[in-house]
Amino acid sequence: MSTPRATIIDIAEAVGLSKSTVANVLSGTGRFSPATSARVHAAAAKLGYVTNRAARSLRSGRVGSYGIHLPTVARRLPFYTEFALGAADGADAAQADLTLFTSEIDPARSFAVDGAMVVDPEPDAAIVVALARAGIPILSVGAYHGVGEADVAATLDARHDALQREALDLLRARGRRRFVLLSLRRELGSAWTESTERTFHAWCAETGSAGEVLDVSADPARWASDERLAGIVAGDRTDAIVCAGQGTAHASRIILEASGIRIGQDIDLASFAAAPDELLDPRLTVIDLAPTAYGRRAAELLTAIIAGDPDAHRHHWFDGARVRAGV
Amino acid sequence: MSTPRATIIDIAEAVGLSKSTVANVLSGTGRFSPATSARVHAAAAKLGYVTNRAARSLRSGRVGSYGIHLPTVARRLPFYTEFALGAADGADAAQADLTLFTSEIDPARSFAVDGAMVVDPEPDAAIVVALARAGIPILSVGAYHGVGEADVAATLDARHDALQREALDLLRARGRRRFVLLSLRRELGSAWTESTERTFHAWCAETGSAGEVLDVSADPARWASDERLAGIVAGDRTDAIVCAGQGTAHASRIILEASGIRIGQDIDLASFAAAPDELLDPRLTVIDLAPTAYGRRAAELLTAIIAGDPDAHRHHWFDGARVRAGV
DNA sequence: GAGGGATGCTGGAACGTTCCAGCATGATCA
DNA sequence: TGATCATGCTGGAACGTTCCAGCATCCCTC
Repeated sequence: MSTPRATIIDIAEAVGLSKSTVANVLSGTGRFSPATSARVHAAAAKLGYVTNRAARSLRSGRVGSYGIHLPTVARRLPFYTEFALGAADGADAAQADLTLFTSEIDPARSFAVDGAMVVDPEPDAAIVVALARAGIPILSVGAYHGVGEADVAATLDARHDALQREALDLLRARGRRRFVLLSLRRELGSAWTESTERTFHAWCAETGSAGEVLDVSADPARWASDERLAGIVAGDRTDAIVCAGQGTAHASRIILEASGIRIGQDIDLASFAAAPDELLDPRLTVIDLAPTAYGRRAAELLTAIIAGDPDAHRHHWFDGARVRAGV
Repeated sequence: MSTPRATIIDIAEAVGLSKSTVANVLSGTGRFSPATSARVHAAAAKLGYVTNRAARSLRSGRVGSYGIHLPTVARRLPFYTEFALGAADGADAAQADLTLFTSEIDPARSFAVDGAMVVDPEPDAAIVVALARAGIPILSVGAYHGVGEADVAATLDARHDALQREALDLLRARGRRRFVLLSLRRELGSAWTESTERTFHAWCAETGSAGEVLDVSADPARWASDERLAGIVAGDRTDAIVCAGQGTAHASRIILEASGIRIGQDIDLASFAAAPDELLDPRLTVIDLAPTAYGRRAAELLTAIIAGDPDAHRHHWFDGARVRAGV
């Protein structure tokens, strides 16, 4: 059915050279004359030669592919999409593909990657255990805690604590005193979720603000029927709603406006991980996590880790995130 | 730096068997006793054995990974994200990973996949040429025209013509007669874009409706400053705006409402590739392309193609899409 | 108790590449 | 002129798996 692919041996026979020389030419290593190079490339083009990546990997130990794992429940949030596309660009710059790991992980699973990024991993994530077992270098985006923690080569994180405090300070400067944090704790049980709640409580205590946490869903379909928010607003328990989960601010805006509440006047709305839509609304106070640049940075860092750069094996900060005040 | 991984031979030595028997046990093929199986698995677990995918691929010819290519400009549309995640699930069901191909394609590039899906490919797409050259089975989602067309193993498509006519009929039944189609022709130069415009013109001619096409951008940031739409509305040239590009209806809604125009009353709004947000708005007439199921179906079809199923090598319809009337 | 089949296991070849030691040949230098 | 070195190329081993033909051994059957 499928025609057998041409190999370097076929090329070698065609031009009357040894496979070693052909290999040298095609990989650009070793020694060969310009004339030989031209003949080999011509023959390769004529025969439709394409490198067999499996053979290359087997011998060289390099695969040419990076893995990425996104949080199961929240994979659909624009943040992760943007992050993944940025990571794909970053991998591309290192001549590597990007492989998406599915949520189901067999612990004894094998991988065809040189390294992997795990984004906002839940504690004791199966993927981390499986990767560690397979000896794959791991970059954790956001802190990882649990089994295999020692096998994580490096961590990349945005300065969430500082960014969030900056955003909260802006709201306070606008006169807000009663804060409600909408968290995705149940659905996105990552270190980020925890630290966000911790920062929120600490900041509220320090500034003497009222702080309440509400656990909500990332799924907008559930939002439409979520009446707790309306209850809080109706009960006049808050003058600033802070949304941890991406897209939550957008959904909140719809609910609030439907109740005749004016954003930026009756109430302030903030997003700690702004979606594109949310960035476009100037009334919102937002943290733009710059997910595309973030993903690209992660891939670049992973490249350094794989290359064995000793400096790469530690904690890194991503400094591309920005806070913008609502008007 | 990295500890050498245990191989099948290490296990064989540990349990005093030949590598063939160990291989049989681990792959579940061939003949071996239950007792042997237990011993081998125990040793494998103890040594932390993980299959070397490169060696497996080299010998067996199977890679265990599917490739996916998304349209360069429109990658960020939720449709493609959902499609890719559905494809990842479908690949997972076939024990395969999903590899994201970047937009930049070197024509002589090699691939580490068993097959690939190209979604809404532009004519003469470099990726198709490269895949065909590498002998990779190709599934085109949406028609492909151009170089390498004959190398496309199969095509999967939704019944866009029927769906779009159904949606347009619904608008006509609501009394709409002057239609404007917002197209992404310049940015998404796929067969879908073309056929959508063709269907639109044909339907308008058949029903005696007025039909105008406007070429817009997929980027919501540009929408905010796009004044052509406002011009059309202000000029009273239309009573129904039909959006080809996903997300365009959402952006249109914002612009229209800002002008005080009531959706569903003053004007009807339709989306031919509804985004999640758009599905939630009951006033819109939408085609739900069910992208997740679509992507899953594509991966399943690719699995059949790779398995050599002769029935898979032809044109297929995806029947999961639905039209919903606005209220 | 001979024939035949199932069972459990084995050894080696093969997949296509990279890597390495090494071999002519010709140029360069003292 | 002999020693040294760079150049261009070569042959074989190695990577870890899968696949295949085949070899004892045991059990069943007539």
